Amino acid sequence: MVSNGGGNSGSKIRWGELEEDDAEDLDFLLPPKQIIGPDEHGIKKIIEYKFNDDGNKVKITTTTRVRKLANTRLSKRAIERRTWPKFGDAVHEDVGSRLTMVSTEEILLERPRAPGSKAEDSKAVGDSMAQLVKGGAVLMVCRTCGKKGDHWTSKCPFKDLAQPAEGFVDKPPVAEANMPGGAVKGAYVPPSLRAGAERPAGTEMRRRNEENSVRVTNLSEDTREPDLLELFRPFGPVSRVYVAIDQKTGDSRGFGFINFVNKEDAQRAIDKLNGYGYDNLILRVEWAAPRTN
DNA sequence: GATGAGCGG
Repeated sequence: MVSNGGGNSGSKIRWGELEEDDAEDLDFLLPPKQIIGPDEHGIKKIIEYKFNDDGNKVKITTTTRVRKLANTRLSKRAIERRTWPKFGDAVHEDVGSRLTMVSTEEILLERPRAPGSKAEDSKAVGDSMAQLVKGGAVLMVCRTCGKKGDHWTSKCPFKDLAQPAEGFVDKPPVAEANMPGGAVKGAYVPPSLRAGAERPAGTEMRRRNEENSVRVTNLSEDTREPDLLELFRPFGPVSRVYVAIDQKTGDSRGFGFINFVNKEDAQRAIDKLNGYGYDNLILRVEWAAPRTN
């Protein structure tokens, strides 16, 4: 069975457009439509050519008087302007057919950063911009240690040691003693942050766990993240897999990283998979050095 | 032989 799925492709004929198209096909044989006026008396002439039913060319002249709008008094200058010949793109336009014209002028837009320019430089600029004072307040304030203008929360030297500083969104608002049930008026507290919620010791509520990072090298070109996950998952919960990709070509750079939730699992994976034959290559699996920023 | 992108209040 053949179906064209309702699309416009294929040989499906749209009859509604056919007639129009046929008429247009012959138009180029005819002299262009001429519009004269309106003159100061409001007389407008339209001279156009058409093919009649017998296929003969006929000239049609239409003379109309343009009605003046009530309450409209045209100045002498305005009346005079209407007698001017059309110019520019408007010569092809009927009188009053369009109040605005589409400009075909090329306008070049300036981009703050042209593609291919040095990303390093602009990043450095961006970071220093973040430290700039806006309305008297320093923008970059670390939410972990509270230091201003030095580093972002994610780059805090204490991010793995300290609990977030007071007064930031990581902690629920302090309950007021006089509120029933210790609730803060109007403040929603997610279940995970409510009093008495399970918070296993040693578990940090970080956005991302960069701990227990394992590097795997000597991957074949076509190893992707799902493949790595499949390979490493049996050792325990994996929080992240990453395969380095060449930004230009999109090809794998032949190495990747796996983050384990538990250090022991990572160690077992290293022990088992280092030297393991995978896709006819010998994998190298070891602890990853901390990322250099 | 090789050590990741991106995200900002």
